[in-house]
Amino acid sequence: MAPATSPGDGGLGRRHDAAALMMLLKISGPLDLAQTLASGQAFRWRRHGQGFRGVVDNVLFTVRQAPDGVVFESTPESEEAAAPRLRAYLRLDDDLPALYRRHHGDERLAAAFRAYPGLRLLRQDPWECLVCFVISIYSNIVRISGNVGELCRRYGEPLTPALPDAFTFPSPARLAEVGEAEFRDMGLGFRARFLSRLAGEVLELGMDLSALRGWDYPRAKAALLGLYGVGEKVADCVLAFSLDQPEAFPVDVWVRRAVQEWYFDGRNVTDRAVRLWAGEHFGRDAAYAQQYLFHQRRLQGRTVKAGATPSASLRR
DNA sequence: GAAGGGCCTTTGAG
DNA sequence: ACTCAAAGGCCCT
Repeated sequence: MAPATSPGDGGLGRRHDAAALMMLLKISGPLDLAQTLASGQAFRWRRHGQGFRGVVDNVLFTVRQAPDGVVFESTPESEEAAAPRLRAYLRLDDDLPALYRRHHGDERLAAAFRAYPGLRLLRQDPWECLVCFVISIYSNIVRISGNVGELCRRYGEPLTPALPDAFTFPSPARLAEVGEAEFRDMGLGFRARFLSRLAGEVLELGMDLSALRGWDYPRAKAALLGLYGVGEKVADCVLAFSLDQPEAFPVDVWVRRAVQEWYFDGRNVTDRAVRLWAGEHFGRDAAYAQQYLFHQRRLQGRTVKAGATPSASLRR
């Protein structure tokens, strides 16, 4: 166990004794930390003891769920200073009960609400989010997580001397100087060209992705679609998971399945049609609706079990 | 606008 | 062991 005080604290002037520094972030509404951090929005959280460990804005967090909130530890930033950062990241001010009430009449969505109460959207760093979802193209979770981790290990900076295991997320400038071949060598495949050109474009344009947070949805999306390697799905992921755009509705294979099976009677529908339908049907709750439908459908498995139609299996 | 081919590599079902 | 789809799409035609 860590001593009460540590002489070898890397000159940080503070202890690394987890138990003593744990702080409680109290919350009022529902939160399911595990479902939220493992719902495919973010790729840098790892299980750690009873909870998770991850980096947010270059601060290392260890978090776990408690009855009345989130117990966390942060470094190198103090818990006092990091608390609002974590609160913002977890979007704890979103009123989920109000969201649930607005759609209680939607059987499918309501079922997902009941299955995963407290599942929240995140407010990630937009550059990190953008890179992660470009890397995610036609890939799988295990591989994506590995790729992102390797990217930080290679091109990020150690967070503190005391933590040689945690890294910052590499900037556009840093990634722009790497080159496609090296990305390819590290296993990014055809995404290597996307990432290489993307970093170069963001750097050249001097693009401030955070600024898109205040833009209206169509304009913000158009700005992202102008970047090489960024299509409709990736753009909507970034808008929903990092830029607070409530109308974004990322359509991936899971969401398409969910919508086709649950709302279109199994008929094939184009992605574009799904997006338009979602805009009409969910409006400014589209991003949250997508997250719940995605989560519900993905955890259900690739194919619907024979003998039980998706509608029958979910009807109460 | 819609549709189809090609794309790197890894994962996991069979 | 080994094969072979499928994998949280995008670009180009």
